[in-house]
Order: sequence, then structure tokens, then C-alpha cells
Amino acid sequence: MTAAKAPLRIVADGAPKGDAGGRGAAVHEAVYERLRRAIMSGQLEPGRALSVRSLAAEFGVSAMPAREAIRQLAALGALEFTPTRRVAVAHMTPRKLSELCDARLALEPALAARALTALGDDEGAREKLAAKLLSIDETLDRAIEQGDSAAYARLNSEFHFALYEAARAPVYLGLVESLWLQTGPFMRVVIGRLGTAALEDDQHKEVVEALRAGDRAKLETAIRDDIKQGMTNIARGYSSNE
Amino acid sequence: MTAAKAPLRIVADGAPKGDAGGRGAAVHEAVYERLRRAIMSGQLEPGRALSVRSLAAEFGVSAMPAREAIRQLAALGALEFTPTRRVAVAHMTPRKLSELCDARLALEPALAARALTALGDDEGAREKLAAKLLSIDETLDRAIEQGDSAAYARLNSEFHFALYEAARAPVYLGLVESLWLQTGPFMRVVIGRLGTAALEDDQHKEVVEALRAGDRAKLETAIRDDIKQGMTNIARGYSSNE
DNA sequence: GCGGTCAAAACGTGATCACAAAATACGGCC
DNA sequence: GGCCGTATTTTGTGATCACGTTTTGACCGC
Repeated sequence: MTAAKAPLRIVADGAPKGDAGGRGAAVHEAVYERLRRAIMSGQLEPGRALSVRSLAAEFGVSAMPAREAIRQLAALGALEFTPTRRVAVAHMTPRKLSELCDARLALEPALAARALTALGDDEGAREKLAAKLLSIDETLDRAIEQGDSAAYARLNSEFHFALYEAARAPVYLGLVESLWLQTGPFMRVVIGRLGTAALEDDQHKEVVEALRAGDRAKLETAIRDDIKQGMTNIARGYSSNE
Repeated sequence: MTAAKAPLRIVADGAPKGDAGGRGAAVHEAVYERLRRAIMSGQLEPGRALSVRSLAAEFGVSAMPAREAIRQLAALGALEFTPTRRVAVAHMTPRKLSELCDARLALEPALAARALTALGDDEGAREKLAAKLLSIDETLDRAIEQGDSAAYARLNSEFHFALYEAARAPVYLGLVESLWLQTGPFMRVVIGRLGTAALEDDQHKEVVEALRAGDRAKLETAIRDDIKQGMTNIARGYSSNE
């Protein structure tokens, strides 16, 4: 497995989640959240070698919380182990990419539809969420124009999960998050190859329109088309190098 | 959260997986596998309180491997944490059950279809797998007749995963396994309420027939009907007590 | 420049200890 | 029997150390 030799440098891009109780977040929860964001946003490319000790040093903690965070992310498919149990960001293959695409198509339109159901007949709630998504999408468009692939990755997941979280469906959300964790690192590599200009044709405005209209079929189609568009880009990025 | 006070007693029902390298399986891997099986087969009911120390004592290991196994199973949704970070088997609600059912319907027919594709035109391979499934199903039928709910739970998952593993689709397999881990504990409770006789109408023979014939549409339908049947039973089991 | 050898460094893992917080048990009181 | 206060037990977590294995780098010979 290719082991990147550049020193580990993970840039914070958001506050860790709050705590589960009065204690404040456990250190391992904070490490998990920061590492999760780094992976999902593609700061770490597929195959990138990591270790308990290097992550502990990077986050300024001892080995224990780093180990717990690694185990958790590995269970979600974001990290994987070599034959000798070294840790690395999960690698990508064409076959795995196809699986991820199919699984996303199987789950995300349904999750979006659940979000619509959860919002119910409350047009105000739909409008509020639509406004939020539009705001994120506008910032996203600026990131594309500026060629800022890091911001693009972060905002794209922020857009989708703002919608998906509205579904109040933790089982589905957990599955979808696992898929995004496995896709994120490679997505970033692809964006680096193709440039952000290749990302302009998303279906985000269609998503927002369908949400506003309360049109379930159109929302599912928009999500499905957005996934296909994104995966088409990824496939092009794949063949452009290997 | 209801904390069961009965001492923890987890019965082994299969050998832990082999190792990833020359070292043999790590202790935490063995603990994970045993705990995973206990959860999936319903030896531990939803809401059952666990702890790092009690699991460590039960498995005769130190706290570290128990913690790693817990973290991994929690990431898969099989275990959950209380507000003060105590550990318990994930509880069930009608809403969560509905989600699990929908997610299974979204993923498992497609995974079965992938298994068929992976076997290809090799009629011999299909026949071999079909024979294996039939053998498992026959043992399953005997467990039903004998009212052995523990054996039923184990054999039912063995049947399904023998088929799903043939798909060579680790992304899908991981997602489906997570769903089964979340369903297993409650399934067992329900079987205890309704009795194994309620389980006779599965679609396993239809699955085997469709597999033999290489009939993708029928295989998907059989898996879908089997899931619906199982979930109908679960819903009945739900309303029979709460 | 390449291959082999060896020593050092790095690694994952398990064990243990300590600490603070939470849960439980117990006794007294009403 | 329930409530309250207190003491005890249990808990999760983080730190550290040790061990065995793997990896890496330096060195030497060709």
C-alpha cells in the first residue's frame, strides 16, 4: 500500500460536536469528529497511511483516544487496515466506486423523500430549509468559481446533510454518512484532477425547487440525477489518470 | 434506560474469524466477533446494559480489547450510549423498525441480484450455492419445529449472508450487516413472544429456486417478500406487548 | 546502482493504573 | 413504603508502559 510520507497536517474546519452529557465531549469524540471531517472533505487522499501515534501527535492527545477514533472510522469504512494492521484511508477501486454509487442511489433519494415527509405540510418549514440550502449552494457556486476544492467538498456535504438530517431517520443517515466517508477522499482527488469547473452542473437548484414545491417525485429525481452527475465526474476523473 | 441485572453470559456460537496477517487474530477482533454474534443472534435483548469491565470479565480479557470491540459495534449501530456514556444494546422503536425495514428493502434485493451477477453463467456455482442454502434452510426448518429460537436466529442470518457474501460487494455487505445487527436483538424478543411457529412462512425456498434458475427478478422478489414477511412478524410481535 | 544485512525506529496492541463522575446501596426519618 | 442524604461501588476514559512485530534507513559489498 502506498504510504504518503508528507507529515500529517489536518486543518480544522468546524467545531467538534457537543457532549452527550454534562461532562463535555470526550477527547476521543473530538478526535473522531476532526478526523471524520478531514476524511469526508478529502484532506486525506485514499491510501494515505496513518497511525495511532501520528494522529495522537497531530491532535495533541494520547494514543487511547486516537485508537478509539480510528476503530470507529474503520467500522464505517472510512479507514482500513493493511495485512499487518497498519491504518490507512480506505482506497478506491472502480468496482468499489460502482458499489458506492449504487448504494447512494438506493438510499439518498429515499432519505430526501423522508425529509419531505418529516417536514409535513408545514410550508414555512420547507421554505426555511430551502432558503438554507440555497444559501449553502450560493457559497458553493462561489467556491467553484474560485477553484476552491476544499470549500467545495465541505459545502457539498453540508448541502446534502442539511437536507438529509431533516428526515429524522438515524438509521438511514448513518448508512449514508458511511457512504460519504468512503467517497470523500477520492472525490477530492478527482476534483483536483478535473478542476472545480467540472462541478457546475449539479442538481442543487432542482433539489431546492422540488423541496419548496413539496414535490416528492421531483425531489427524488433531482437527488438521483445529482448523484449520477457527481459519479459521472468521478468516473471521468478515474480514467484521466489510471 | 432499563438495565438488566442478570449477570452477563454470552454463549459462543462459532469460531472467531481468522487473522489479517501472520499474527493470529488480535484479542479485540475475537471479542468483537463474539459480541457481534451474540447481538445478531439476539442473545442480548434491546436496551440490555453492558460495560467495558463486564464484557472484559466475561471474555477473560483486559479492558482495552473490550473497549475497541464496543466502539466498533457502536459505530455500526448495534450498541448505543446513554447520556452518560454507559453502553447498552441498541433499543428499538416502531419508527426505527420502519426505517430498518425500508433500508433492508432498499439494499438486500440489490445485493442478492449482485450475487447472481457475480456467479455469472456458471450454473455449477449457482447450484453449489443453492445446495448450501437449501441445507441451511432444512436445518432452519427443524429449529422452527423444535421451537429453538436461538438456532433459528443463527441459521436465518447464515442463510442470508451465505447468499449476500457471494456478491463480492463489501460496501453493500457492510451496510446490510449493520442493519441486521440493529434488528437481531429485537427479532429475538419477538420470536420469544410469538413462538417459532410464526416463522414458517419464509420465502427461503423461493430464493433457492430463483437462484438455481438464474432468475434475477424472481430472486429480488423473493428476498423482498421474505423481508416483508419477517417484518410483518416483527410488527405483530411489537403490538403484542407494547 | 543494486541487493543484502543489521540495527534502530515505528508500529499496534494489551495491561494496568488513576481520576472524576455516575449509579447503587443503605440507613434513617416520616 | 417513599424520600433523602451519605457512603460505596461501578463506570468510562485517558495516560503510560511494555512487548512483539514490522518497517525503515544506513552501511557495505559487488
